[in-house]
This record gives sequence, structure tokens and C-alpha cells, in this order.
Amino acid sequence: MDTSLKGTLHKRGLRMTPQRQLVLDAVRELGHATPEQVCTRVQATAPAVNITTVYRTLDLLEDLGLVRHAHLGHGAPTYSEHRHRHLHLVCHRCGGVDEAPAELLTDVARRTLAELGFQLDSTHVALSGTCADCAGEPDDQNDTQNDDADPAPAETVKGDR
Amino acid sequence: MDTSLKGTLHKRGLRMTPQRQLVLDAVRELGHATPEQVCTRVQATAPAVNITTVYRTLDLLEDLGLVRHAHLGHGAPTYSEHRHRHLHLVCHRCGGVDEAPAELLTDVARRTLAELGFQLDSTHVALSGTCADCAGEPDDQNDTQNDDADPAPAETVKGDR
DNA sequence: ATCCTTGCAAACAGTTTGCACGCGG
DNA sequence: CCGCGTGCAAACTGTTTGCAAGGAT
Repeated sequence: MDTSLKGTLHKRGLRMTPQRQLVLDAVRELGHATPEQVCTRVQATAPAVNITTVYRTLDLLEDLGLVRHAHLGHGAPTYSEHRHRHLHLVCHRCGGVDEAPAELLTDVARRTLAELGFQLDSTHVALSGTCADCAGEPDDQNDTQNDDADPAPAETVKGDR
Repeated sequence: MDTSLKGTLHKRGLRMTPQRQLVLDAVRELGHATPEQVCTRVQATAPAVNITTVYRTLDLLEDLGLVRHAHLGHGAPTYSEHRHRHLHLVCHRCGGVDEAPAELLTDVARRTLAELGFQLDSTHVALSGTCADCAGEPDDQNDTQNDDADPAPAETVKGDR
């Protein structure tokens, strides 16, 4: 069968366009990226592409099962390839993002299912807390502290390696 | 020592105002409430109170340790009394909110701490998944489905009892 | 009489919607 | 040549900031 983007689209009576390919490529290249970041990336090649199109295309690609999004904090969600399934741990002090295997929550998922019938999706929303670096530091009163996770752009990722 | 709101404020050189008492009362009465909901509630008594003041006051009360906020989905955070510490389980289909004891994540917290030095705050962000009711239903294509948690106002809470 | 607090307007981030044009099939 | 897909402008939700008037101590 056809696994190309074009083929996947055609099966649904949808059309192949340069924008769609560019958005998919951008998500793949960027790893975790907000719609805004994807847009910027796409615009490096095709400056005319509008952020609206990026939003619509990301939705579509998610529908097609090619990408997925996760919420890392209060800000914009981040999109990544569908296969990228980790647990995200966001530090509410520095905004840094750690990754951990999704299996960490397997037991919890089993329990919520058994006790409440709740089917946990462990990768969709990041867990919040304080990272190792920040836990050591004094109780910053006036520093560049960040109550909620405000993931500084992309690079702040710590785990992943 | 003085445990009244007034006393707590004075210790910090802050002033007691009707707005602050009203916001605190509203949070206590409403249980989980978004700033918008708190504002509406406060305005039932004092129509002139501005949403800006509600935001500022909620921040302040959180600082004082009187209330806390949690993120139940992509929308507005919900504020509750400080003592309210549950795990929140949000259904991304219907937006319903379940509550579970925070202890569910104790083991996970132990592991993230040991393995990554990450100090988990289990109650700050809701876990995402599919609730018992929605798991049973067919794969709604066009129904009132709700990809992300979009907690319908307050009452949709299921657990808690 | 200080100076903390407030209300209001404006700006801001993130996202969605309506609409007309134009290209893909 | 039909109608999906796009760009653009506008609206919208949630939140923050600047500023001047007003009230608490």
C-alpha cells in the first residue's frame, strides 16, 4: 500500500499540497514544536504560508495519525511525530522538559482503569514538578522563576538523549 | 497567632479589602473554579469588581498559601482551597473530571526522584485519558466530542463524592 | 499623607472562523 | 470545472500591563 503523504491523503479524497508536505517535514525535523515554531520553519521555505494553514494542517495530520500533540505547560501544545511517545516532566521553576519512558505510568494506568474505568493516556499531558537543578537552588524570590511550566522555546529539553 | 485573612495580609504589609475577602469566599464556595467563574460569583455581590482584580487577587492568595490552582485542560486553570489536593483525571472525550487520591502517584514520584532527581507535583496538572462512560460509546465521529479536555463548567465533576 | 489597590483600556498569546480567490484532480 | 485548500482579516478566550484615581492604615 501507499504510505506516502500523498497516498494517505488520497484515500480520504483529500489533496496533496506543498503546504501539507512542508508542515509534516517541519514537525519531523523539529521534534517537539509549537504551531508557531512549525510555521516559522515552514516560512523559511515558503514565506507566504499562513499560521492559519499550519493550524489546519496540524489538525489534519493528527487526524491522519501522522503526528500527535502533547501539552507541556500552559502555553502552546507541541507537535511531534506520531511515534514519539514519551512521558514529559516539566519543571515549573525553569520550564525545562525531561522525558521518561511512558511505562512509568503503566501501574497507575492499570489502577485507574480497574478502580475508575478511566483509560489513562500517559503521554498527552506533561507531569509537573521541580527538576534536579532547580530543587538544589535556594527558594528564588525574585529570579527568573517560572511558576508554571513556560518551556523556554525548544532547546530546554534535558532528557531525550 | 492571627489566622484571619486580614492578619495574614498585615504580616506582609498588605491591606485588607472587600475584594480580597470576596474572592477568597468565592473560591471556597465554588470548589474548583476558573478565574472567570470566580469573577462572576464575586460580581453577584459586588458588580464593579473587575476580572483583572480577580486575577491579581488569586495570585496573591496563592502566594499566601490560601488557595492553589491546577490545570485541568487546555483552558483556564481552576482554583480551589489550598487543602484540596487530589489527582485530577480529565476525559478528553467529554471533558468530565474525575478525582483520585494523590497517593496514586506516590510510587511514580519516588521513581522520578530517584532516577531523574525530578520532584513530582502530582496534583498540579490533570492526567488525561478516556472516562468509563466515553470508553464504552462508539467512536463518535461527529458528536459533541471534545478532543482535549474542555471541562464543561464546574458541575461535570464525577468523583469527589 | 503615604503608597497599596483597584478599575479601565489596551496589548498580548494562542487559536478559530468567515469569506473569496485559485489551484488540484 | 467542481470544490477543496489557502490567505487574510477579524473575532475570541485567557491573561497581563500601564496608568491614574481612590481608599486603607
